[in-house]
Amino acid sequence: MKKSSNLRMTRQRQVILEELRNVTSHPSADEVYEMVRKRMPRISLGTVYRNLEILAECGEIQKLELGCSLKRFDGVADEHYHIRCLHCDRLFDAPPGSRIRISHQLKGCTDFKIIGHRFEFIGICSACYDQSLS
Amino acid sequence: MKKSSNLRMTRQRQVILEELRNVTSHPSADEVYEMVRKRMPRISLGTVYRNLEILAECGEIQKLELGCSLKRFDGVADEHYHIRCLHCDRLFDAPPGSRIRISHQLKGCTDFKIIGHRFEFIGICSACYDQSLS
DNA sequence: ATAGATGCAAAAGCTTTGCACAAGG
DNA sequence: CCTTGTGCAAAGCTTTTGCATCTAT
Repeated sequence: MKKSSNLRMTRQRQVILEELRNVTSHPSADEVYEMVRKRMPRISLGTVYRNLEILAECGEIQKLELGCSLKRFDGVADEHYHIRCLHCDRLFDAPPGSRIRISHQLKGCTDFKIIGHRFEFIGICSACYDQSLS
Repeated sequence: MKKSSNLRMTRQRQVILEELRNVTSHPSADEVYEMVRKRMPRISLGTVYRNLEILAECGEIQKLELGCSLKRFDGVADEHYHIRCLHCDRLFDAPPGSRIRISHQLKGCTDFKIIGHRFEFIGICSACYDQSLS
């Protein structure tokens, strides 16, 4: 755990983290549940949700909320870009060199057929920023 | 309607489109429902969902699926970037000059406190591409 | 010992869908 | 006319939550 807190490393949390680190498929919460269930048949879906949230919060994993309604999780916490297949909806890691570049610059770096991209800035608006000071 | 099809311009569809074009707030489906309901009290939520889907499909509006679980819609169909407030979750249009630039280059263009960004390529993977040819 | 975590089940969103009726072209 | 769209309600899915019990520290 990077963030200091009163978190406990329970067996459930440990197994969720291990399973997530063992794959590169960016599973959804339910898929993580299925993976973990093979090792801990009695784990509950609620526990998986709670732990994914906690692990993402303390920086152990990454929560991906791009481009589809159900969230997906990445065992690697470092920021890196992704490519989603429009057809099968699977999420892949983009080639390392693709950072800070835009779609057309990706040609030749991947066998993906690039259609476009989505980009979103994350920040705090002035209204909320001012509000947080008072 | 840009895409040729057997679509009809019903009053419901018309009003949904008008309401969406009258705001820049990127409302969710439910918010569109509330807006439209003021003019058509008997419209159903299902109709709103169906029409938003259809209007996005034929290019009249834009469906935004970035960074949060519920989808939001934009009356302007042209691609442009957005800034979401981490605090209030509202979605704003990014300044025009921000395109193709990355976060740190946005400094001075906006009073948003930029924390980071999300970027996703959209495409078709080779497996699906091959499959679509057979 | 005790705050934090779990399992279970119920509830709470958001979204989709089946169906009979209505209405646009 | 005849196909597409609508309203209503029910169902579907993902996610959250309340609570009694359990457990890591």
